Amino acid sequence: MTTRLDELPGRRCSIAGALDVVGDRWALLIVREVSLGAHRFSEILRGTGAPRERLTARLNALVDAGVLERRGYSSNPPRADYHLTKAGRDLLPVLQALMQWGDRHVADTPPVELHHHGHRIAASWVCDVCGEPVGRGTERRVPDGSEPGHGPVPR
Amino acid sequence: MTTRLDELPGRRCSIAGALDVVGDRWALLIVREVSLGAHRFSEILRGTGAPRERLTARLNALVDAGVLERRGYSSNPPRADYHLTKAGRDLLPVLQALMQWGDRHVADTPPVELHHHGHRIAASWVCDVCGEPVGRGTERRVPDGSEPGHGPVPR
DNA sequence: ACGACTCGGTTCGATATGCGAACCTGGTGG
DNA sequence: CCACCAGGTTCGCATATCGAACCGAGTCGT
Repeated sequence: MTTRLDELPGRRCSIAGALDVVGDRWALLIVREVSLGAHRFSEILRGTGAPRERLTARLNALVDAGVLERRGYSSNPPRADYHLTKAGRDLLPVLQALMQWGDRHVADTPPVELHHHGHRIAASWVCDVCGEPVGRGTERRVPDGSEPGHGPVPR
Repeated sequence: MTTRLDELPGRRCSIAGALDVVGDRWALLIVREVSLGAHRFSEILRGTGAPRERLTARLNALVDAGVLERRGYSSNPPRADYHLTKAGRDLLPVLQALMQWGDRHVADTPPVELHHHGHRIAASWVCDVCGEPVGRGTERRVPDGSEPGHGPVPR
């Protein structure tokens, strides 16, 4: 990990925990690249534009965190490539969410369009229980009694 | 913005664009705090644990980026508070995705449970067109002809 | 009307992090 | 034998980030 967020003050939660692992500047770009099929160091290097030393550090950190798996595909010349683990694949919704937000709110082009069954994916976040879309303000925070000044989720 | 990601090499896309705005260490924690009802500087300060100077910088950047809106609620003593804009609210799915990932893959407790209609939200990412869950490997990247070594989405 | 306190910052010097460029190791192809 | 590639590591510099201290405007208690 680049930083000891867990030793910092501030509200701890799974969001902070997740950001501890992938909140760094390159981590999610690396995951993007790997998910797009760039498995070798040099491919990821090109795709992200990260400096080499940063990249090795982040790759190692992501392997340690269980997001990537390092597979040797040649023992000598010692060569390895990187693949998403289950945890890494579980990050794809995060990427998707970011991509959707970027599409909507920053002027930039998506790297690729994700399709399945012949149509472009237009995804939304839906509650498994009732099928209702999430993030539209129908949520309520269940009071946990701590931290003054926090009410229910606004808007 | 803290960094000029757009002047960097590497594949440009909406993910990179989004990370440009909220890829910083504090940005999403700030959005989390504001979405939980912390609107004043000192509340956000406590909730995130960010250093004061970082916090002012990030708040200004997020206001500039259109994620937060700064509202003066008292002209003298000049006091302001921060609220999510539409763009800011559109970030909630990103937070939700991160939270779900953190819940599953890092040992930490969620800050609050999000409920609606009396049950805990268990959300998944679903394609609007066909209703099929996204992120399970059924996606295909539509070839864009660039960047060697990139095939379809693996797994 | 005086001192203590709050809010929202800014300033400061020390440290951590990130950076590009050069170098290294181990192997291949000509 | 030489050039070249992949995958790093090392180096020195430049910037970002840090905590702590300070500040100015306003308010509250006495």
